[in-house]
Amino acid sequence: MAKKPSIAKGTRDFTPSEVVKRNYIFDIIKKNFQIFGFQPIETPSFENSDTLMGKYGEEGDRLIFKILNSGDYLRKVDDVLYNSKDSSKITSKISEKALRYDLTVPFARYVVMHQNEIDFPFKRFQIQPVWRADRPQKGRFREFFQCDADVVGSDSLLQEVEFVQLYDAVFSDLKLNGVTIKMNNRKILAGIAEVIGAKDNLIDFTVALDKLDKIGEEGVKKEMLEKGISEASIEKASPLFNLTGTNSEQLDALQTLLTASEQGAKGVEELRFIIETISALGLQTAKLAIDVTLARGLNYYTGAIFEVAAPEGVKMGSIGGGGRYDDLTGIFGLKDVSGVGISFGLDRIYLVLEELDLFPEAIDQSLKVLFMNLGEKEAFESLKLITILRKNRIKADLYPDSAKNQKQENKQFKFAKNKNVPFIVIIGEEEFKNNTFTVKNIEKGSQQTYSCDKVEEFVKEL
RNA sequence: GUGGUUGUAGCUCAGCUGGUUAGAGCGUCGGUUUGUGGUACCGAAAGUCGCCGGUUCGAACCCGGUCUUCCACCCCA
Repeated sequence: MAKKPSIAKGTRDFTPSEVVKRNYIFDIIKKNFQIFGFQPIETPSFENSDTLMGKYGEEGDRLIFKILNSGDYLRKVDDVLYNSKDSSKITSKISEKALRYDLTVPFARYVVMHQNEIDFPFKRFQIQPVWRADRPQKGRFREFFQCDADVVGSDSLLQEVEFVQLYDAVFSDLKLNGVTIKMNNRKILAGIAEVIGAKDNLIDFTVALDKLDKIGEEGVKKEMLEKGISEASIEKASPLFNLTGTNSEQLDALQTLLTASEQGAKGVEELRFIIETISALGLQTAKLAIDVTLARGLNYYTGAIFEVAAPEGVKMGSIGGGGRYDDLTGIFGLKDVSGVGISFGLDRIYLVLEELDLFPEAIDQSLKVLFMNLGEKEAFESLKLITILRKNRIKADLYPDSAKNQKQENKQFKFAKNKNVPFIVIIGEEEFKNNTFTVKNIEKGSQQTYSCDKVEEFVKEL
């Protein structure tokens, strides 16, 4: 035998049952994207490296899968560079393409390249795999799907409102009740940093703050100190650590804290508008909550920040996220196009639905009716009925091999059972003679015989 | 990228401080019951003990490397 095959770290095969369940999620997300007026686009799996590199920070660059140049790529590397062992410099010589890391940056590239054919504001959705050279963990893979919806070309905060509604609509359709849509605003974070005198440490400040629920107040303070934020600054920021109460109470507290910062005040105002509008419109099942500690790593966000947390009690990282980015297309030379978007983490949503047992019961039922095959002439009769059932859009099939004995007959029953087929149709000698067929309802264990002329009576039962 | 963890029949796992032919349950296959499965009985097949190397008279068990799994960092969907 050949060596046992294996698949690459962080990748998966999907079984028929898994694919069906994944498609169930995809379909609900896609349907809602369309209902909200988003249009689909697709972009290539790999991009030119310089489209991606430097867009996700230092950490991001490390996690981008690079594609080796074709041909004798080492010839372009001179001896000095080769001997320098400088990986990043050599990489840029031997690799000019990279696998897409997310869908947002390729979308920004798309917008810039197609700016003359796009009617703004442009609402697009995109459901495609992305790749990250991350170390896998539960719910973290090296290949996974993102389901993104973005709007570019509109500064209106109504877009943010709409995304909250979109999240609510999708998770409600998925019967995943109790998710929390957490919101924050980059301007608030910047305002806080400004007010406490840590303007130059904005990133460090937010990254540390983001860990509050994980490492606690003391841990956050310690990390901020290590990053060079002064004790006085941290002291000034301490009201943040205990920000509680309703959304509007938190907004009021923030407003007070940020009176001295024009930018911060703007952020509070924006967030207030979104919260109040949603509050007036109402949500189906999701909760909307302010979380000032929400920062998210992507440093291109400039306004609203979204993150969706799974219902309480489910141990899972965020199942969606997004935000507003004013300058994204600026990187590619198109100024003044504001964008805002959200993403659904399909693979994680799958794990959550599986854990909470929320997939529809009969979702992986590949067949509704299986016809036993008890002989050639009986099988031919079966095929006639199967044709009718299939025309009625009923998943029906015939067991292909005729049972020659009891054992083989049992095998057919077992086959049906393993496939979760709810109805078995038996046409044996008796039925063949009488021009009838017998239906066995597996769940109930009951049986009923129909005349072959009255298939519609059986169809009605399904 | 850092630290730890895991890897034994198709699946879930046993295998004590290294010692003769590596075990169980489930599943699979075969047999008994001669138009009905999921329950019962009998039997069988199936593993280079992740991979490579080392220590040893002898290694699934010890050591090193490597891959994989999961976890904590980092970061993130």
